[in-house]
Amino acid sequence: MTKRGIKDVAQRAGVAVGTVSRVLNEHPSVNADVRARVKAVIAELGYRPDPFARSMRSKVSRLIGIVIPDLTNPFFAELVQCAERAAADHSHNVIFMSSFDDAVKEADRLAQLAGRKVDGIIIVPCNSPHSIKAPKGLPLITVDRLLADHPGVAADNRGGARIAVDYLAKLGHRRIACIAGPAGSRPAEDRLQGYLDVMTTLPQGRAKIEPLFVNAAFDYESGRAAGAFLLARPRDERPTAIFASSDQQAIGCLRAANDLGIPIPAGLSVVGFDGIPLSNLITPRLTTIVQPMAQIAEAAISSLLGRRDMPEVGKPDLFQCELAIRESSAAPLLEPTAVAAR
Amino acid sequence: MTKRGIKDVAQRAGVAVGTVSRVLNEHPSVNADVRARVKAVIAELGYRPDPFARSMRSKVSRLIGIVIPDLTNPFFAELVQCAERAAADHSHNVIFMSSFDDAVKEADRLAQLAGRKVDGIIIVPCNSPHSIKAPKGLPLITVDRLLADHPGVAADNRGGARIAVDYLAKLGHRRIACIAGPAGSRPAEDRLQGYLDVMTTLPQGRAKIEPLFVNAAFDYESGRAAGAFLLARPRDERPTAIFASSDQQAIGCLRAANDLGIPIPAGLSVVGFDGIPLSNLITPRLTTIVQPMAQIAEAAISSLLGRRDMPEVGKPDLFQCELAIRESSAAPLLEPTAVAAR
DNA sequence: CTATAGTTATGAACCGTTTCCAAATGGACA
DNA sequence: TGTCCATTTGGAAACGGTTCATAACTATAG
Repeated sequence: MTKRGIKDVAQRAGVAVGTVSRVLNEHPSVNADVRARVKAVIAELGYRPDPFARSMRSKVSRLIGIVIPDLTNPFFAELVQCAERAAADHSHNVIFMSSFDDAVKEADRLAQLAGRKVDGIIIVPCNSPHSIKAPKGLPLITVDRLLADHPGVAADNRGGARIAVDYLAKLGHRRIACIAGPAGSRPAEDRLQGYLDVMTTLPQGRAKIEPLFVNAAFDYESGRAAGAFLLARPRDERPTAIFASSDQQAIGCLRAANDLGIPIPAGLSVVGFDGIPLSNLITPRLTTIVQPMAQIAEAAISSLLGRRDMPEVGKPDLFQCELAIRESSAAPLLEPTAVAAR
Repeated sequence: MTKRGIKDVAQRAGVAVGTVSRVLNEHPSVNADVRARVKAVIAELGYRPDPFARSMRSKVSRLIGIVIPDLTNPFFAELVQCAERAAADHSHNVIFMSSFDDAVKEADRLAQLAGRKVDGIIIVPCNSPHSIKAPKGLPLITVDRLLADHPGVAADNRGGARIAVDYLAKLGHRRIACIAGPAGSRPAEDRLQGYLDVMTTLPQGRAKIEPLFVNAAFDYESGRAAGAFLLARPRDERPTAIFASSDQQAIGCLRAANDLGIPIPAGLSVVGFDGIPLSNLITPRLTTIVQPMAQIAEAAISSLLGRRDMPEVGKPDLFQCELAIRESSAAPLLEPTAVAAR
């Protein structure tokens, strides 16, 4: 089996290389039967155009770069997986890179991707306040952690949080606390804002309604600590429901409740955020706000490829979240006072 | 800033393009001072060779493909992250692909990577029994889930399991059960074998020592169910220690113990396998066998790149695991009989 | 001093496509 | 019949590097 090039195809089909090239690229100006003949030969020879030769001339690499802070964060892992699938749908491949949440490494990765001449870059910027310099002429879009000076696409964090807290309120909860994310994180702040939105508009009943939140990192252990803190108060002041800003926090919070002997969901409702796979595997299965990751990834990819308008800078595309009601939430028990009155 | 090519560098340095090329590729036959001068010009101009032009002629892409079944499995996520880092150390980039544990998709991904002319492929094959056809001439190495007909690199699963069970035995445990992985999975079987190795060589004391294991998928919920099963027996027959074949199983098992009111580690020791990040974040922090993921990834990459001998087919390179003693394990309480005799 | 070998540098050919311009063909129309 | 477009095809130039045969120069040996 000798190596086959476009020339072999052309010769065997009795046409010029240019014609074969046009067939390859679905160029309209080629006769139907010629096109068919060439395609037949291509199939027969099992010919595959060399992507390097192709990219060199055409300046299109069919490659998308994706840079994320840390793949061991299940949320980002899911994002990468969705992005790869979306890219594949547009017959692109994905070059993956990790920034380890380090602005210097991040800049380096970006430069590498530019050197690779990728067709676009998806980036979840690292947390340190910094500006990323997009290699100019190269479409770049931020995901999840939005930056003010770059186009972005993300979940509607504020709206999602509202849905969660609204749901808890409708269930009858009034003492709803919030484990907020780390200060300075854009998604964290949006989610907290959503929580506050609902809490401040809840009709004041007999019991005073006041927001109660505590900042914590997004991880499991921070969630546990925050949960322990919130639950360490007298029975009649203790929250009956907790909205956590990440599933990992929520899972940690579940553990904290468990340690205190508080039954879930009878004694405490917990709602998470993100919808990572783990949230549906634990016991009790976690009620959570699931981000439409597939949609987000698809939007990012098609924006980069120009098959969809790029979101305006400063006006990111937001995607609606959905509430997944599972086992960690329920209506609150009767108030202790009510019980006593019986 | 006009686009700069190798010609501009050559001209500015007063040498021929061929010379610049040789400097670029660290070819020995170029004088030290010429080399220095050229390098200076390269730096000055910020020149970056076009990877496509380069690859087209040289047939080297500096690209590594990696195909894994599912990125939402934290173990694979860590693998991918390590592989990317290792590849970067050899100035290669990584094209990531997910097979969704589907043999058909897997074959397609492999073909795509071959088309991309990557320099090598790392693959964690999907579980269904099938043979993967490596595009010939393209180095391919399996990781973790080894295949009989391809070179592979993995953790020493059997040895790692031995370390875990040995540790539990030395702690004084005798009724040590095992949550084995799914039947048919190579790593699962090796770990089970390691467990059996130790159990069958333990000196028989007063109490009869007999292996006890149950198969379960590697995930959290399966581990919980398996744990519940193993712990649902009379107090004096119940295992005092459980070795799980994955951290996810172990974490599920922790939950099962918790549901039964069994304190950890006082009433039950649990040891996991893998060393995923989550294992160190939960409460209690999980004692586990950690796989040297960075080493494994590095070995895979450098084998692919020919900087290290490719493992022989049928004789995979195995890497020593390490025991991370944390909070989920301790010596067993006195036997109930002993307590009664007091 | 010449022959021989060894080291560096040169520059043209080449890699496998895409792209562009020119040429061929065919039909409509005057 | 001759002109003028529109459509389709051919063929060569480009893309930006690497590689290789060759030349130029040095050093060593005879």
